[in-house]
Amino acid sequence: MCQNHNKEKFYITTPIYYPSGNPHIGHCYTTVACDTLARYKRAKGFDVMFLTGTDEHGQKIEDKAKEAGLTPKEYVDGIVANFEKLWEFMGISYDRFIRTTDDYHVASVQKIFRELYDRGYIYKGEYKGKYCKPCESFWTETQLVDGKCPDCGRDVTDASEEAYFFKISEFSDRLEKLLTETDFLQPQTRVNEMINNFIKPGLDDLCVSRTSFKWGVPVDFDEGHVVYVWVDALSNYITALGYLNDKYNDFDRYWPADVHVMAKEIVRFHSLIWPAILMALDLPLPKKVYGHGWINFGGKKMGKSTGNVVDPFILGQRYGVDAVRYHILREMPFGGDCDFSNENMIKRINSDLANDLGNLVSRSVAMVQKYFGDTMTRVFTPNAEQDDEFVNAVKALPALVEKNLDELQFSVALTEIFKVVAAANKYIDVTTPWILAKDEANKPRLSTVMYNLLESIRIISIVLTPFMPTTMPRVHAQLNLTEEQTAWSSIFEFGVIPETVTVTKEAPLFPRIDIDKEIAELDAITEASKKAAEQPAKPKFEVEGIATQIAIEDFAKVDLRVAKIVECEPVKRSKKLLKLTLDDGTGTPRTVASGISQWYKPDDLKGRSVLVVANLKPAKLCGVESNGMILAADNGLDADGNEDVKVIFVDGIHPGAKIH
RNA sequence: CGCGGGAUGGAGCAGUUAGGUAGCUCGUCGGGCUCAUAACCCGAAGGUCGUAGGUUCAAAUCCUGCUCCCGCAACCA
Repeated sequence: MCQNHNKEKFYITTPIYYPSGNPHIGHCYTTVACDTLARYKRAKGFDVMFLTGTDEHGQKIEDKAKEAGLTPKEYVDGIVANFEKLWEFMGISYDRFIRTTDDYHVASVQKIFRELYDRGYIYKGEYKGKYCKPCESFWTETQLVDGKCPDCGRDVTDASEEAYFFKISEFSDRLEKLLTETDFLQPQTRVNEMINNFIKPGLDDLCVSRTSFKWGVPVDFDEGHVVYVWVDALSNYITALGYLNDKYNDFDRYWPADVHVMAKEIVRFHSLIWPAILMALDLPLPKKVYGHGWINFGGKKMGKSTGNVVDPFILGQRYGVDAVRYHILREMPFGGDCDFSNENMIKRINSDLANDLGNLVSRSVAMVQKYFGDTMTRVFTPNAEQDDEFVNAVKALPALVEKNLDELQFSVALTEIFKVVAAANKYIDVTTPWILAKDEANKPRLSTVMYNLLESIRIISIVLTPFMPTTMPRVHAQLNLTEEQTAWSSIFEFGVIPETVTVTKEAPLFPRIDIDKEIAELDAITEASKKAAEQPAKPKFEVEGIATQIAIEDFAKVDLRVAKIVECEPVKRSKKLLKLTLDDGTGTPRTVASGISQWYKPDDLKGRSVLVVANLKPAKLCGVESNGMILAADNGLDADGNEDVKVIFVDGIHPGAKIH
């Protein structure tokens, strides 16, 4: 049995990341935040279980692997190695790393799926949709492109396939109570979104199996079905503890999780689906789900196409991992998004870490050395007017840090710590040690001032250790502190450093950065990687395979007509739709919605003649009834790697003319 | 009228729950200091708190309309 069992436990998780691409600064935020909390809890004496991992199944991985000419497993192995490398580089102290392709996880998921089925919460139903035979793929009505298979562009047929559904609807009331009557989901602002968007409209039973792809956990009692992401991925939080498997044996020890941390886009799955699954399994619910915001770039969401992906490796190598950790935790407010820029990061590193903190340590140690030699003995000589306010601020700090860390308010905790750093710098100014040093009679007072400074640095560096685990030990080394003197439990006492203390001066903790030079170099790097990324995305056009043959009667069913665009306007609240009013020769204006606003402005289209499928069943799109469809050609990718679409213009032909 | 968040000195943000002199960091300008990584400390300038109304003795804060931005959902016939 584990010796830690008399300690209080703390179980914290990141999401398991989807390795369809390499990790970026966004993954770093979640993981560094969890790591900081895990280190803090360990320092406080908790028996911590910190879990991270990767979610490796699904259609997208299958596709990406195919593109790369690899098996899915080979493909994810490569990416997952990069995640593990990054976490090692960033100093992430996870206790376990789970991969959904791990045998024990797969076996557990099969048992969980069966258990849910046996309990009657999963039932076999019909998944109605459109089927593309050549691709052997099912699509929902909404996934179709121009009514055709989004993969190959060929016709689809009405079909239904068997699928398993999870009765999430049964838990609607309990979920609503969980969200509205407890602080299960944080920050609170996310609750409204969940209630209004998902609970109120009514929860639909969830399709939890697929037959349309193979790369997943097979349903062991029904060949051809694989478990879809919900049950597979979310279960990781319990399978990693040994739930229904023999790999680990501490489910009873650590479950329920104390907090699941994640970015806001997956809050929905963790605050609705996951609790429902646990309710169905009759297991305790996690204590807290915390959805943090995003790191944006220039107000825009991070994305590869915008060329603003920041490489955490590069930043860490240039400025130090701890500086990067500090910056992202300091910038991200509780609940909100933050904006990342190289300039802000460097400014922050310079002002907070180099000027304020690093320089504080540097000048304090230097003064002790200069005025006392390496070893100083304090002769206690207080001066209430100068000391009290400062010492009290230092004494108040530990409680403030704990309170904010317990609430996952990383940036507030750091703000409080750096207020004390500023107070220490000010204390030096108020006490003017260099003047005291001029008169031997003031040595006792000088020793007291220096002692107070060293003691404040001791406490500051201990509370900063979870945030900056590599750098803070360097501070401790300069003060020659013992393990006991750097223990978390020691921060509640002011006066732990012995009366006689030896200091050892070292290189600056955080070297100042030449901001203009660095910005220029980072821009060059970004530019270069952007170019490299664009290389394969040159104008590209691939000829798709010709669809299966049809008879002439089939074609005759399609009534193609020439129509002139008389009016054209964007559709409100839609990103892609234009509303076109057409003269189709009948005398009655025809309204058509078309998803081409990315390529055409209304003025480009007015007065032009186009081809329209005149006998297409009407459909409502974003509140607009669309009667027909404009013909356009898919012109491959443009120079920026974006899809290019050209409408087929037939100017000069009478509206209403039939095409055959 | 789908849901939610946001608009505060040059930049980034807090303050809005419980109305009452608008605050922080960076930047700018002036001063001080010299222990320190040309760092640190003090002071100053700079804001019609998105807009139009309303409630109130009093509104950044409460109510209503509007504009713009972001995300979720929907959508690419």
